Amino acid sequence: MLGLKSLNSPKAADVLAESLREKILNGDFDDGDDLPSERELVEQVSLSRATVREALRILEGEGLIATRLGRNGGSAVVRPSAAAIERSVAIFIRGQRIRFEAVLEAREAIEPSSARFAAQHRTEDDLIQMEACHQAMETTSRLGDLKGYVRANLDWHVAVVRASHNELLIAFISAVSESVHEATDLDGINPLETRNAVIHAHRRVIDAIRAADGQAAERRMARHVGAYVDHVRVKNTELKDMG
Amino acid sequence: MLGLKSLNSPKAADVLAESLREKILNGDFDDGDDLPSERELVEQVSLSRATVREALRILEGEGLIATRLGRNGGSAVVRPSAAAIERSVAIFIRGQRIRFEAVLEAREAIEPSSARFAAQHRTEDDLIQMEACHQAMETTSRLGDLKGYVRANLDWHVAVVRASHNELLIAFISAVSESVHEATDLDGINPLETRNAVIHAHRRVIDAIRAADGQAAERRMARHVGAYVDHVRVKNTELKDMG
DNA sequence: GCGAATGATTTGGTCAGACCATACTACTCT
DNA sequence: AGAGTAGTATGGTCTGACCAAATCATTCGC
Repeated sequence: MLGLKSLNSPKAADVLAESLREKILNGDFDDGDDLPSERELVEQVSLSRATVREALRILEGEGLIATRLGRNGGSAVVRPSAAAIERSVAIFIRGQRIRFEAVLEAREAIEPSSARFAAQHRTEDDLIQMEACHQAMETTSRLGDLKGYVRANLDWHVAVVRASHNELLIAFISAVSESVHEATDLDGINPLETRNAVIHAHRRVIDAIRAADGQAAERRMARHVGAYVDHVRVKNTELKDMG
Repeated sequence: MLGLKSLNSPKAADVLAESLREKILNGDFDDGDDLPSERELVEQVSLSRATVREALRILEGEGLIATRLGRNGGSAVVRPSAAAIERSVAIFIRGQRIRFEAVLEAREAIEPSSARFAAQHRTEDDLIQMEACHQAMETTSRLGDLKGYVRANLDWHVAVVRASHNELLIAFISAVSESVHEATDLDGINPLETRNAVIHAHRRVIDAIRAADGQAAERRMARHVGAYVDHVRVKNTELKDMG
């Protein structure tokens, strides 16, 4: 056995994808620019069209290009968005069968700091967005529209993190929120009493963010999400006890 | 114009990938099971091999299958790991040209809570891992091995989050740490004085985690990463002033 | 017998060339 | 000028072949 075995299969498609990826990330293409057409690439790199297509499909999967059909179609460079992160996180959660509690813990970890950053960086528009979500929660809660309430609740949390203007945190919370939403609207853990408490807690967080009081925002948000996790935990325990 | 335009191109490869993805995530295949060979799939789904291969390539990109070459090769189902998340985050950071400060902020948001969870859930082995990283930091720092020091520093942070036993947070911190590492070893922001302060702060965090004191672990970690962010911020300012 | 060389077989990787579907361009006819 | 129609560039799919790698099966030499 001599040290390393063949190390890997330098597959042509992967090599091409790697090469194009670097060019894109290095900014050799401007956002929106079109890559050469598949047939042009075939000539330029002396590979078959199938191979070129596989490379392009890889980049598409990574969210680096978008492909349009028809004349003047082709593969255009796009700025990678949070969507790719959301997708991989969703797959990770489903595939690893991550415990719902772990997902909530992740949210619990991210949101308090995000609220602090939001208090520091929020714009007027951010405040408007948060207030809109808050309003939607009050309305849906009063009407007993549970589905709408859960949606507005999620949106509010995302809006707060969005106000932090930290793209990474926004991506993380978006990714996590989707999974929280999917798992939440099945649980009946939102009685009126809880809903009112949640809305009240949100109110206090918004006020702190508006006042640019980072410490208060962080503290109030921490208490809020912590309480929610405890709430879910208790509910889960009750369910187990009954079963 | 009637409402929605053709809605989308239901591309055959995408449809197949979607179908296989659902089967995999639903657990229809056990971890490690082999999917049918490409030629078998061609027969089963009545599509060309090129199309089948594109679908498989999509799943491979999502980290859901791994493909081996040669006889008894084929596509085996694998549990999606954090690697896919790390990749998409890395692309996101590079592609969006995320500010280094934002990356540090994300770390600042995640780590204090993670330290608290670590204090609650750590095992003996977790403590051993953290101590090992700590030891490596002391050694490399004393020897002036800056590169090794930065690496050990990163590993320590990951080890702490790993002790939280929250797979999502582990994935996030791993993803972020890679980028921090790439950007860090270029900065000369690790003089001996700073290194000693960092090592001391780490010592206190470990002690709190060992004592299962979640509040102390969170507080100390928050102070530590907050100080680091400030440190980097000051350094950046100095650089700007000189430029 | 038994290990080593050697060929057979399965399977992914690549290639070549064709045709289809789509969306835009340009022209023609009224 | 406007509507309709033919042209055309481009991605999407198909067919069928061959190459390369990894394993299996056989044979050969001792």
